[in-house]
Amino acid sequence: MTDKKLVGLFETFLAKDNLFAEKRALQTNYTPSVVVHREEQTQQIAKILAPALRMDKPSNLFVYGKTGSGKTLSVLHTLKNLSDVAARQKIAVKTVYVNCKLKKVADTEYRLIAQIARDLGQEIPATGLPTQEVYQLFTRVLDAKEQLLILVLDEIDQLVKKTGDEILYTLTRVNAELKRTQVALIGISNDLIFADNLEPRVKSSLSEEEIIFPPYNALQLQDILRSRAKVAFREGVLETGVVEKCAAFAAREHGDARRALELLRVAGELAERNGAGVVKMQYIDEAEEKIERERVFDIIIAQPKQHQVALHALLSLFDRQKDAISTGEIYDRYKQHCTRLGFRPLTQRRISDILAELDMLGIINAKVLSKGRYGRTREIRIAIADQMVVRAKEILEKELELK
DNA sequence: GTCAATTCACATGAAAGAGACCACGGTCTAGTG
DNA sequence: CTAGACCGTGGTCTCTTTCATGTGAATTGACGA
Repeated sequence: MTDKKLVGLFETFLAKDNLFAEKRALQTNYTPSVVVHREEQTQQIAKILAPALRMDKPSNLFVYGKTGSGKTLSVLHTLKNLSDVAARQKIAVKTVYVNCKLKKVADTEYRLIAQIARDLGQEIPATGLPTQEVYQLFTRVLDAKEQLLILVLDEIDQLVKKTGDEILYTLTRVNAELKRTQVALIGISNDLIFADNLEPRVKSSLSEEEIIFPPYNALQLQDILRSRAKVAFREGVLETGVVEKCAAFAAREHGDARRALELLRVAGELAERNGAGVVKMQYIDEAEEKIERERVFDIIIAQPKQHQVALHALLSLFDRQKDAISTGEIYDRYKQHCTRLGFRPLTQRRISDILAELDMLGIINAKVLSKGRYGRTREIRIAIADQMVVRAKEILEKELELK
Protein backbone atom coordinates (compact mmCIF):
# COMPACT_ATOMS: atom_id res chain seq x y z
CA MET A 1 0.00 0.00 0.00
CA THR A 2 1.55 3.28 -1.01
CA ASP A 3 0.82 6.52 0.68
CA LYS A 4 0.46 9.07 -2.07
CA LYS A 5 1.17 11.98 0.16
CA LEU A 6 4.42 10.49 1.37
CA VAL A 7 5.51 9.45 -2.06
CA GLY A 8 4.81 12.96 -3.21
CA LEU A 9 6.83 14.37 -0.36
CA PHE A 10 9.79 12.17 -1.15
CA GLU A 11 9.59 12.94 -4.82
CA THR A 12 9.51 16.66 -4.34
CA PHE A 13 12.39 16.23 -1.93
CA LEU A 14 14.40 14.56 -4.63
CA ALA A 15 13.34 17.01 -7.30
CA LYS A 16 14.24 20.00 -5.18
CA ASP A 17 17.64 21.47 -5.54
CA ASN A 18 19.83 20.32 -2.75
CA LEU A 19 21.59 23.15 -0.97
CA PHE A 20 24.40 20.96 0.20
CA ALA A 21 27.07 19.62 -2.06
CA GLU A 22 28.92 17.76 0.67
CA LYS A 23 27.47 18.23 4.08
CA ARG A 24 30.19 16.15 5.69
CA ALA A 25 32.52 19.12 5.45
CA LEU A 26 30.59 20.88 8.18
CA GLN A 27 30.53 17.98 10.56
CA THR A 28 32.82 17.88 13.53
CA ASN A 29 34.75 14.79 12.59
CA TYR A 30 35.62 16.04 9.14
CA THR A 31 39.29 16.62 8.50
CA PRO A 32 39.89 19.19 5.79
CA SER A 33 42.94 18.88 3.61
CA VAL A 34 44.12 22.34 4.53
CA VAL A 35 44.18 23.75 8.01
CA VAL A 36 43.33 27.42 7.88
CA HIS A 37 45.04 29.94 10.16
CA ARG A 38 47.10 27.40 12.00
CA GLU A 39 50.22 27.37 9.85
CA GLU A 40 52.43 28.54 12.65
CA GLN A 41 51.26 25.88 15.08
CA THR A 42 51.37 23.02 12.60
CA GLN A 43 54.90 24.07 11.66
CA GLN A 44 55.91 23.97 15.29
CA ILE A 45 54.36 20.59 15.83
CA ALA A 46 56.04 19.29 12.71
CA LYS A 47 59.44 20.53 13.84
CA ILE A 48 59.04 18.88 17.21
CA LEU A 49 57.93 15.58 15.73
CA ALA A 50 60.36 15.46 12.82
CA PRO A 51 63.07 13.51 14.69
CA ALA A 52 60.68 10.58 14.67
CA LEU A 53 61.55 10.06 11.04
CA ARG A 54 65.12 9.30 12.04
CA MET A 55 63.77 6.95 14.70
CA ASP A 56 64.79 9.33 17.46
CA LYS A 57 62.20 9.86 20.10
CA PRO A 58 60.72 13.34 19.69
CA SER A 59 60.13 15.46 22.77
CA ASN A 60 56.87 14.97 24.54
CA LEU A 61 54.49 17.72 23.61
CA PHE A 62 51.72 19.48 25.39
CA VAL A 63 49.07 21.38 23.48
CA TYR A 64 46.73 23.83 25.14
CA GLY A 65 43.80 25.79 23.84
CA LYS A 66 40.10 26.29 24.27
CA THR A 67 37.50 24.12 22.60
CA GLY A 68 37.23 24.65 18.89
CA SER A 69 40.58 26.34 18.53
CA GLY A 70 41.90 23.71 16.16
CA LYS A 71 44.19 21.75 18.48
CA THR A 72 43.08 18.26 17.61
CA LEU A 73 42.76 19.12 13.96
CA SER A 74 46.26 20.55 13.73
CA VAL A 75 47.84 17.66 15.58
CA LEU A 76 46.07 15.05 13.51
CA HIS A 77 46.80 16.91 10.32
CA THR A 78 50.49 17.04 11.11
CA LEU A 79 50.58 13.42 12.16
CA LYS A 80 48.87 12.32 9.00
CA ASN A 81 51.48 14.02 6.87
CA LEU A 82 54.20 12.60 9.03
CA SER A 83 52.94 9.05 8.70
CA ASP A 84 52.51 9.51 4.96
CA VAL A 85 56.17 10.34 4.66
CA ALA A 86 57.08 7.56 7.03
CA ALA A 87 55.08 5.05 5.03
CA ARG A 88 56.67 6.14 1.79
CA GLN A 89 60.16 5.87 3.25
CA LYS A 90 59.32 2.65 5.07
CA ILE A 91 60.01 4.08 8.49
CA ALA A 92 58.32 2.31 11.36
CA VAL A 93 56.45 5.20 12.89
CA LYS A 94 53.05 4.41 14.32
CA THR A 95 50.57 6.93 15.63
CA VAL A 96 47.72 6.28 17.98
CA TYR A 97 45.07 8.82 18.84
CA VAL A 98 42.87 8.38 21.89
CA ASN A 99 40.20 10.73 23.12
CA CYS A 100 40.22 10.38 26.88
CA LYS A 101 36.82 11.91 27.31
CA LEU A 102 34.89 9.24 25.48
CA LYS A 103 32.92 7.37 28.09
CA LYS A 104 33.32 3.62 28.09
CA VAL A 105 36.31 3.92 25.80
CA ALA A 106 39.21 5.61 27.44
CA ASP A 107 38.13 7.36 30.58
CA THR A 108 39.89 5.13 33.09
CA GLU A 109 43.39 3.75 33.41
CA TYR A 110 42.35 0.25 32.40
CA ARG A 111 40.34 1.41 29.44
CA LEU A 112 42.92 3.84 28.18
CA ILE A 113 45.70 1.27 28.13
CA ALA A 114 43.34 -1.33 26.70
CA GLN A 115 42.27 1.06 23.96
CA ILE A 116 45.83 1.87 22.97
CA ALA A 117 46.72 -1.80 22.96
CA ARG A 118 43.72 -2.51 20.75
CA ASP A 119 44.87 0.12 18.31
CA LEU A 120 48.15 -1.72 18.19
CA GLY A 121 46.31 -4.89 17.32
CA GLN A 122 46.01 -6.62 20.65
CA GLU A 123 42.62 -7.99 21.65
CA ILE A 124 41.69 -6.94 25.16
CA PRO A 125 38.37 -7.58 26.88
CA ALA A 126 36.38 -4.61 28.10
CA THR A 127 36.67 -5.72 31.68
CA GLY A 128 37.65 -8.66 33.80
CA LEU A 129 41.41 -8.50 33.69
CA PRO A 130 43.62 -7.01 36.36
CA THR A 131 45.03 -3.68 35.25
CA GLN A 132 48.54 -4.98 35.73
CA GLU A 133 47.91 -7.68 33.18
CA VAL A 134 46.62 -5.17 30.68
CA TYR A 135 49.84 -3.26 31.12
CA GLN A 136 51.81 -6.39 30.43
CA LEU A 137 49.84 -7.14 27.29
CA PHE A 138 50.30 -3.55 26.26
CA THR A 139 54.07 -3.49 26.67
CA ARG A 140 54.31 -6.84 24.94
CA VAL A 141 52.59 -5.68 21.73
CA LEU A 142 54.45 -2.46 21.91
CA ASP A 143 57.81 -4.09 22.11
CA ALA A 144 57.02 -6.80 19.60
CA LYS A 145 58.88 -4.99 16.85
CA GLU A 146 61.15 -2.05 16.51
CA GLN A 147 59.07 1.06 16.03
CA LEU A 148 58.37 4.54 17.23
CA LEU A 149 54.99 5.22 18.68
CA ILE A 150 53.47 8.68 18.83
CA LEU A 151 50.65 8.60 21.28
CA VAL A 152 48.09 11.40 21.25
CA LEU A 153 45.96 11.78 24.36
CA ASP A 154 43.16 14.19 23.64
CA GLU A 155 41.27 15.87 26.47
CA ILE A 156 43.90 14.63 28.82
CA ASP A 157 42.65 16.91 31.58
CA GLN A 158 39.46 14.88 31.81
CA LEU A 159 41.42 11.72 32.34
CA VAL A 160 43.60 13.17 35.05
CA LYS A 161 40.66 14.75 36.79
CA LYS A 162 39.00 11.38 37.01
CA THR A 163 41.85 9.04 37.70
CA GLY A 164 44.85 11.01 38.90
CA ASP A 165 48.17 11.54 37.21
CA GLU A 166 49.84 8.20 37.88
CA ILE A 167 48.93 6.92 34.44
CA LEU A 168 50.82 9.76 32.87
CA TYR A 169 53.78 9.04 35.01
CA THR A 170 53.71 5.41 33.99
CA LEU A 171 53.36 6.34 30.34
CA THR A 172 56.21 8.79 30.39
CA ARG A 173 58.33 6.15 32.03
CA VAL A 174 57.35 3.28 29.82
CA ASN A 175 60.34 3.85 27.55
CA ALA A 176 62.67 2.61 30.24
CA GLU A 177 61.00 -0.79 30.15
CA LEU A 178 60.92 -1.13 26.40
CA LYS A 179 63.84 -2.51 24.52
CA ARG A 180 62.94 -1.90 20.93
CA THR A 181 60.16 0.63 20.89
CA GLN A 182 60.11 4.27 21.86
CA VAL A 183 57.01 6.19 22.85
CA ALA A 184 56.46 9.91 22.47
CA LEU A 185 53.44 11.52 24.05
CA ILE A 186 51.30 14.37 22.85
CA GLY A 187 48.81 15.66 25.40
CA ILE A 188 45.96 17.89 24.34
CA SER A 189 44.06 19.87 26.92
CA ASN A 190 41.27 22.43 26.96
CA ASP A 191 42.18 23.48 30.42
CA LEU A 192 44.90 26.07 30.43
CA ILE A 193 45.88 25.73 34.05
CA PHE A 194 45.61 21.96 34.05
CA ALA A 195 49.33 21.27 34.07
CA ASP A 196 49.88 23.33 37.18
CA ASN A 197 48.05 20.74 39.22
CA LEU A 198 50.18 17.91 37.97
CA GLU A 199 52.88 16.34 40.02
CA PRO A 200 56.14 18.10 39.17
CA ARG A 201 57.89 15.00 37.86
CA VAL A 202 54.96 14.26 35.56
CA LYS A 203 54.72 17.82 34.44
CA SER A 204 58.36 18.18 33.54
CA SER A 205 58.52 14.99 31.54
CA LEU A 206 55.20 15.47 29.80
CA SER A 207 55.59 19.05 28.74
CA GLU A 208 59.07 19.06 27.34
CA GLU A 209 57.53 21.21 24.66
CA GLU A 210 54.40 23.32 24.84
CA ILE A 211 52.24 24.94 22.24
CA ILE A 212 49.37 27.25 22.99
CA PHE A 213 46.49 27.68 20.59
CA PRO A 214 44.89 31.11 20.88
CA PRO A 215 41.18 31.33 20.08
CA TYR A 216 40.24 32.34 16.57
CA ASN A 217 39.04 35.88 16.04
CA ALA A 218 36.00 36.73 13.96
CA LEU A 219 37.98 37.30 10.77
CA GLN A 220 39.78 33.99 11.04
CA LEU A 221 36.50 32.24 11.72
CA GLN A 222 35.12 33.78 8.55
CA ASP A 223 37.99 32.34 6.55
CA ILE A 224 37.48 28.94 8.09
CA LEU A 225 33.77 29.01 7.44
CA ARG A 226 34.28 30.14 3.87
CA SER A 227 36.76 27.42 3.10
CA ARG A 228 34.46 24.76 4.48
CA ALA A 229 31.34 26.26 3.01
CA LYS A 230 32.93 26.14 -0.41
CA VAL A 231 33.07 22.37 -0.12
CA ALA A 232 29.86 21.86 1.79
CA PHE A 233 27.39 24.06 -0.07
CA ARG A 234 26.64 24.48 -3.71
CA GLU A 235 27.56 27.72 -5.42
CA GLY A 236 25.66 30.79 -4.42
CA VAL A 237 23.23 29.32 -1.92
CA LEU A 238 24.58 31.38 0.96
CA GLU A 239 23.11 34.82 1.32
CA THR A 240 25.79 37.46 1.72
CA GLY A 241 26.51 38.13 5.34
CA VAL A 242 25.62 34.65 6.48
CA VAL A 243 29.19 33.58 6.99
CA GLU A 244 29.98 36.83 8.76
CA LYS A 245 27.08 36.40 11.08
CA CYS A 246 27.99 32.84 11.99
CA ALA A 247 31.54 33.94 12.66
CA ALA A 248 30.36 36.78 14.84
CA PHE A 249 28.17 34.48 16.88
CA ALA A 250 30.99 32.06 17.47
CA ALA A 251 33.57 34.74 18.12
CA ARG A 252 31.42 35.89 20.98
CA GLU A 253 31.78 32.40 22.44
CA HIS A 254 35.56 32.51 22.77
CA GLY A 255 36.16 31.81 19.09
CA ASP A 256 34.88 28.29 18.98
CA ALA A 257 35.14 27.16 15.38
CA ARG A 258 33.16 24.03 16.07
CA ARG A 259 30.20 26.14 17.14
CA ALA A 260 30.47 28.27 14.06
CA LEU A 261 30.46 25.25 11.76
CA GLU A 262 27.56 23.66 13.56
CA LEU A 263 25.60 26.86 13.31
CA LEU A 264 26.18 27.05 9.61
CA ARG A 265 25.25 23.44 9.09
CA VAL A 266 22.02 23.64 11.07
CA ALA A 267 21.08 26.87 9.35
CA GLY A 268 21.59 25.10 6.05
CA GLU A 269 19.45 22.18 7.15
CA LEU A 270 16.66 24.49 8.25
CA ALA A 271 16.74 26.34 4.98
CA GLU A 272 16.64 23.09 3.09
CA ARG A 273 13.77 21.71 5.10
CA ASN A 274 11.77 24.87 4.48
CA GLY A 275 12.37 24.54 0.81
CA ALA A 276 14.29 27.76 0.62
CA GLY A 277 16.72 28.05 -2.23
CA VAL A 278 19.07 30.20 -0.23
CA VAL A 279 20.37 30.13 3.31
CA LYS A 280 19.09 33.43 4.65
CA MET A 281 20.25 35.31 7.69
CA GLN A 282 17.13 34.53 9.67
CA TYR A 283 17.97 30.83 9.63
CA ILE A 284 21.05 31.49 11.68
CA ASP A 285 19.03 32.85 14.54
CA GLU A 286 16.68 29.92 14.27
CA ALA A 287 19.62 27.56 14.13
CA GLU A 288 21.12 28.99 17.25
CA GLU A 289 17.92 28.55 19.11
CA LYS A 290 17.45 25.05 17.78
CA ILE A 291 20.94 23.98 18.75
CA GLU A 292 20.47 25.27 22.25
CA ARG A 293 17.06 23.67 22.60
CA GLU A 294 18.25 20.31 21.41
CA ARG A 295 21.34 20.44 23.53
CA VAL A 296 19.27 20.97 26.65
CA PHE A 297 16.65 18.35 25.86
CA ASP A 298 19.24 15.80 24.85
CA ILE A 299 21.02 16.31 28.12
CA ILE A 300 17.81 15.97 30.09
CA ILE A 301 16.81 12.78 28.36
CA ALA A 302 20.24 11.29 28.79
CA GLN A 303 20.26 11.83 32.54
CA PRO A 304 19.86 8.87 34.89
CA LYS A 305 16.51 8.56 36.63
CA GLN A 306 17.61 9.99 39.94
CA HIS A 307 19.03 13.06 38.26
CA GLN A 308 15.77 13.50 36.44
CA VAL A 309 13.78 13.31 39.65
CA ALA A 310 16.06 15.90 41.21
CA LEU A 311 15.75 18.13 38.19
CA HIS A 312 12.01 17.82 38.13
CA ALA A 313 11.81 18.71 41.80
CA LEU A 314 13.94 21.73 41.04
CA LEU A 315 11.86 22.86 38.10
CA SER A 316 8.59 22.47 39.95
CA LEU A 317 9.91 24.59 42.80
CA PHE A 318 10.48 27.35 40.32
CA ASP A 319 6.79 27.55 39.50
CA ARG A 320 6.09 29.02 42.89
CA GLN A 321 8.97 31.38 43.36
CA LYS A 322 11.04 32.95 40.68
CA ASP A 323 14.12 33.81 42.69
CA ALA A 324 16.97 31.51 43.60
CA ILE A 325 16.45 28.41 45.69
CA SER A 326 18.73 26.47 48.00
CA THR A 327 19.94 22.91 48.13
CA GLY A 328 17.87 22.16 51.22
CA GLU A 329 14.60 23.23 49.61
CA ILE A 330 15.31 21.12 46.59
CA TYR A 331 16.19 18.15 48.71
CA ASP A 332 12.90 18.33 50.62
CA ARG A 333 10.91 18.54 47.43
CA TYR A 334 12.98 15.80 45.91
CA LYS A 335 12.21 13.48 48.81
CA GLN A 336 8.49 14.09 48.34
CA HIS A 337 8.82 13.23 44.68
CA CYS A 338 10.65 10.05 45.52
CA THR A 339 7.97 8.77 47.85
CA ARG A 340 5.35 9.62 45.26
CA LEU A 341 7.26 7.74 42.58
CA GLY A 342 8.26 4.88 44.81
CA PHE A 343 11.98 5.62 44.53
CA ARG A 344 14.36 5.26 47.39
CA PRO A 345 15.65 8.78 47.99
CA LEU A 346 19.37 9.41 47.83
CA THR A 347 21.22 11.21 50.56
CA GLN A 348 21.62 14.95 50.54
CA ARG A 349 25.31 14.47 49.96
CA ARG A 350 24.59 12.85 46.62
CA ILE A 351 21.96 15.40 45.62
CA SER A 352 24.52 18.07 46.30
CA ASP A 353 26.82 16.41 43.78
CA ILE A 354 24.03 15.94 41.29
CA LEU A 355 23.21 19.63 41.46
CA ALA A 356 26.85 20.39 40.85
CA GLU A 357 26.75 18.14 37.80
CA LEU A 358 23.65 19.83 36.45
CA ASP A 359 25.46 23.09 36.91
CA MET A 360 28.39 21.81 34.86
CA LEU A 361 26.01 20.79 32.12
CA GLY A 362 24.62 24.29 31.98
CA ILE A 363 21.05 23.36 32.87
CA ILE A 364 21.17 25.36 36.06
CA ASN A 365 23.31 28.13 37.47
CA ALA A 366 24.55 27.38 40.93
CA LYS A 367 26.60 29.69 43.05
CA VAL A 368 27.90 28.73 46.46
CA LEU A 369 26.92 31.52 48.76
CA SER A 370 27.40 32.11 52.45
CA LYS A 371 24.46 33.74 54.12
CA GLY A 372 26.09 34.34 57.43
CA ARG A 373 24.11 33.11 60.33
CA TYR A 374 21.76 31.43 57.91
CA GLY A 375 24.35 29.03 56.69
CA ARG A 376 25.97 28.33 53.41
CA THR A 377 24.35 26.83 50.38
CA ARG A 378 24.18 26.73 46.63
CA GLU A 379 22.00 29.44 45.26
CA ILE A 380 20.38 27.87 42.26
CA ARG A 381 18.74 29.44 39.25
CA ILE A 382 17.58 27.88 36.05
CA ALA A 383 19.85 28.53 33.12
CA ILE A 384 17.39 27.79 30.35
CA ALA A 385 14.79 30.02 28.79
CA ASP A 386 11.32 30.15 30.34
CA GLN A 387 9.43 28.67 27.43
CA MET A 388 11.87 25.76 27.45
CA VAL A 389 11.27 25.08 31.13
CA VAL A 390 7.68 24.09 30.48
CA ARG A 391 8.71 21.74 27.73
CA ALA A 392 11.51 20.35 29.86
CA LYS A 393 9.06 19.52 32.62
CA GLU A 394 6.83 17.72 30.17
CA ILE A 395 9.74 15.68 28.95
CA LEU A 396 10.74 14.80 32.47
CA GLU A 397 7.23 13.79 33.39
CA LYS A 398 7.08 11.53 30.40
CA GLU A 399 10.47 10.05 31.17
CA LEU A 400 9.50 9.39 34.76
CA GLU A 401 6.02 8.21 33.84
CA LEU A 402 4.72 10.76 36.26
CA LYS A 403 1.00 11.42 36.49
C1' DG B 1 30.89 51.37 68.14
C1' DT B 2 34.44 47.61 67.65
C1' DC B 3 36.08 43.10 67.57
C1' DA B 4 36.49 38.23 68.09
C1' DA B 5 33.80 34.15 68.81
C1' DT B 6 29.90 31.63 67.48
C1' DT B 7 26.76 29.53 64.45
C1' DC B 8 24.20 27.86 60.63
C1' DA B 9 23.46 25.04 56.49
C1' DC B 10 25.42 23.30 53.78
C1' DA B 11 29.96 22.35 50.64
C1' DT B 12 33.65 19.40 49.90
C1' DG B 13 36.78 15.22 50.54
C1' DA B 14 37.95 10.57 51.39
C1' DA B 15 36.97 6.00 51.92
C1' DA B 16 34.43 2.19 51.52
C1' DG B 17 30.25 -0.65 50.00
C1' DA B 18 26.87 -2.52 46.64
C1' DG B 19 25.88 -4.36 42.46
C1' DA B 20 26.63 -4.86 37.48
C1' DC B 21 29.61 -6.64 34.26
C1' DC B 22 33.33 -9.58 32.65
C1' DA B 23 37.49 -13.13 32.08
C1' DC B 24 39.47 -17.16 33.48
C1' DG B 25 39.98 -21.82 35.03
C1' DG B 26 37.93 -25.85 36.82
C1' DT B 27 34.12 -29.14 36.89
C1' DC B 28 30.12 -31.26 35.07
C1' DT B 29 27.30 -33.01 31.30
C1' DA B 30 25.75 -34.60 27.00
C1' DG B 31 26.93 -36.00 22.55
C1' DT B 32 30.03 -38.58 19.51
C1' DG B 33 32.81 -42.35 17.84
C1' DC C 1 37.04 -38.22 24.34
C1' DT C 2 35.57 -33.56 23.62
C1' DA C 3 32.82 -29.37 23.17
C1' DG C 4 29.96 -26.66 25.60
C1' DA C 5 27.29 -25.36 29.93
C1' DC C 6 27.88 -23.90 34.42
C1' DC C 7 30.06 -22.27 38.60
C1' DG C 8 33.23 -19.78 41.70
C1' DT C 9 36.79 -16.45 42.06
C1' DG C 10 38.72 -12.27 41.30
C1' DG C 11 38.98 -8.18 38.75
C1' DT C 12 37.02 -3.22 37.03
C1' DC C 13 33.64 0.45 37.14
C1' DT C 14 29.77 3.31 38.47
C1' DC C 15 26.84 5.04 41.73
C1' DT C 16 26.07 5.68 46.62
C1' DT C 17 26.53 6.01 51.49
C1' DT C 18 29.08 7.12 55.60
C1' DC C 19 32.03 9.74 58.13
C1' DA C 20 34.80 13.81 58.61
C1' DT C 21 36.21 18.23 57.86
C1' DG C 22 35.81 22.93 55.83
C1' DT C 23 33.65 27.55 54.96
C1' DG C 24 32.24 32.46 55.13
C1' DA C 25 29.54 36.09 56.73
C1' DA C 26 25.40 37.42 59.83
C1' DT C 27 24.81 37.44 64.59
C1' DT C 28 26.07 37.69 69.27
C1' DG C 29 28.06 39.31 73.27
C1' DA C 30 32.01 41.19 75.72
C1' DC C 31 34.63 45.18 75.95
C1' DG C 32 35.98 49.92 75.98
C1' DA C 33 35.03 54.87 74.78
